[in-house]
Amino acid sequence: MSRGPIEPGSSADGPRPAGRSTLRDVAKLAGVSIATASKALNNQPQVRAETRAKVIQAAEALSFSPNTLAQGLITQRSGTVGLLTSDLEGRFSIPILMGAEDAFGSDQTSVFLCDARGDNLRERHHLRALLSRRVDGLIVVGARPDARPSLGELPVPVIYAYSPSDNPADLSLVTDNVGGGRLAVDHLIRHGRRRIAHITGDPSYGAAQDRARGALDRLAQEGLPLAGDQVWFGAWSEAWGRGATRMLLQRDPGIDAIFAGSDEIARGVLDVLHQEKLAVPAQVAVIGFDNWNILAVNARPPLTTIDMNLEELGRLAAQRLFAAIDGTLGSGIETIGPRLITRESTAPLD
Amino acid sequence: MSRGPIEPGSSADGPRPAGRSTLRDVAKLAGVSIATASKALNNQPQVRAETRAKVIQAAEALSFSPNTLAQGLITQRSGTVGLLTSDLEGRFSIPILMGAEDAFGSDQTSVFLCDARGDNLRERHHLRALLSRRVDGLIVVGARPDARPSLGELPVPVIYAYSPSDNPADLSLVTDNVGGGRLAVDHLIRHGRRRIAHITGDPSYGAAQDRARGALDRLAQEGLPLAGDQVWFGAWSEAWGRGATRMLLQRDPGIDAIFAGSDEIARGVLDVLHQEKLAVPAQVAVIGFDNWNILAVNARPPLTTIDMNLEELGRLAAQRLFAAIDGTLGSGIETIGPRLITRESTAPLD
DNA sequence: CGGAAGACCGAAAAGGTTTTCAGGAACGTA
DNA sequence: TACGTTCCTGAAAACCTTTTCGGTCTTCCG
Repeated sequence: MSRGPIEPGSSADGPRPAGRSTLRDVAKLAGVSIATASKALNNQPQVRAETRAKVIQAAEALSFSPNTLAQGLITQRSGTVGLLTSDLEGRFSIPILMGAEDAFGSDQTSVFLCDARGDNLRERHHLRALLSRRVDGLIVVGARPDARPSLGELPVPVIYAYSPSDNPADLSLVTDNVGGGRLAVDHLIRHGRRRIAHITGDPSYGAAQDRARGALDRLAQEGLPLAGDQVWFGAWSEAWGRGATRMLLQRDPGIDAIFAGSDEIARGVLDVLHQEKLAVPAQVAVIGFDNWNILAVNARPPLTTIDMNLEELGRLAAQRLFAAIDGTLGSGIETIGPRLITRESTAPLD
Repeated sequence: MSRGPIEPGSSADGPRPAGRSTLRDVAKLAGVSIATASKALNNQPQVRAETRAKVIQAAEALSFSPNTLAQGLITQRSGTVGLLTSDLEGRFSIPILMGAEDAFGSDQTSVFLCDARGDNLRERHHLRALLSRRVDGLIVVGARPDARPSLGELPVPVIYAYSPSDNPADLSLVTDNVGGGRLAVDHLIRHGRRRIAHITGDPSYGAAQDRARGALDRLAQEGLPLAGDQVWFGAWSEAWGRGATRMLLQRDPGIDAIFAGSDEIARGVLDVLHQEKLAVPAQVAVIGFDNWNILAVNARPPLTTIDMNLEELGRLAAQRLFAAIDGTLGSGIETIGPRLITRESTAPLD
């Protein structure tokens, strides 16, 4: 590893590792001024084609790459954004992050990733650091889909993704859980199911409430009752999926479909249905929520599920942020529509 | 959102959003020179306590935060590192990332996250961008635990994590898969199991080979044969876990333990064992690999498994990088020991 | 041939900070 | 009083790039 100071003048030591020559070196090698070198490399018009070629050649010979820090200092734009998440290990931040990374072409914008781990203090800390780094904008991804405290007035635009800000003056992008619930039940109804039950997670989650609401909406629209007499709220775990399914079957053995509030729960549901020798999807259809691949694809049978389009959400957040950086930022809550992923756990009844 | 140019001079407009006042403003308000202000805020000794207090107070009044870009320009150190991963959605990058984030206190160092998605071109691209941003170092996380091409000579230190570099002159940090295999079998043996089989994933993965080797080692040491007559290589999926278990039970119905090469496979194994009414762990113990929480904890029964200590690996990578930034970098391959996570799927035989 | 227009190029300022070095004030000593 | 110390403070250079603006050179027209 050749590190340490390298004399910029000594150009006779062969191809050196990229990244440490300056514009001055390039200019000197090309026999022009620094100003001209800059203009040549940035496709400014006031430079002769021949001169430009000389400069470009010199830049390549030195494998010059401009110092983004210095550029940022002048242009007052760092070309970076901060992504402040609260649960990195959670499966929600990651797709959003990927979408965002995707939307900022890597040429223009790089992403600082910061995980606050749900600690408020750590969040303030990260925020300070990011502002100090002069990020051009911020995307805040919460840990759960309920409102979170606003960061308040900042010198850069902020977009809240997944968890909306509690301040309606901020711009938040969230998934449409009501729509997702509706979509799930709609799918079951279209495939001939009539006795549909709903098992879901922690009732303190807005998402659980919303999905249930969407499901009930769609049932009501069709004039169908909810099978099992109630929404089975509990926990976001396979164990609860198993437990609830057992209780549900006791209460109402004749169900022909179960809408699970998450893929985890759906796995538990499937487990008990197998045990009870109820064929899926022939006798009972099962639909999950989240499209968490590892769970949904590996299920037996593979799980039909609702995908919240988190990547799309990330992409959109990036776009909105980009637009806001040199325009003005909107406000309010924008929702992203969910998407049905059809696999084998639901199928038309004969 | 109040954005756009804010006059730095106009200080009478109340508490303004943090982040846009400069050292000059602070100096002016405190009635000292820029140089003195800088020294006061950086705890340089050559400034009177009284003056320092004045400066600090002024800085707080303006909610001054130093421009890191400018600092980096001078100190030749940006306080950033790049984390170049190849599979963000993969479960391996994330814990490593968290460990790294953890080790760099957020005060000092921020992390640029870049996902190349297995595309070589995109990787070069990201690399250019990161060098242009003058990152102080680089951590490269591969997609699978086999050797990957070195990035070559770069002007900053590089650490390869998870996937070692193919150039022994680079420093690579990897998990000890042989040790993991040995640890798994050791655990089973200690708990009285004698007829131990091994079902694992894609044989083209070095990790699969290594884990198998570790397992066989430990068996040989004990003078035990491998139950099932062979290592069952296949795919890293539940489906293969199920299929292999069925074949295995046909070949050798008397096994009392199965070591699965991943938690995914282990889930498949458990599934079939239930179906065949073989009690876990009473009749057959099952141990997985990866400690992928969502799979291991939710399993029935919860899965004993091997944790590769990826967070620790990330932390260590960060430490090594940090040390390398102003020292010189080591080389070769360093391994991180795995850790046994005991849950209910293994238990002593009576 | 004189002059104007146009095409290129370079000097210099700016961006915000750190650091060096020289100067000034206060103080003690001869 | 004159001088040497010790402490503080401030001017200025440096980091690397972009951009403005003035200057030089060529070319073309009258």
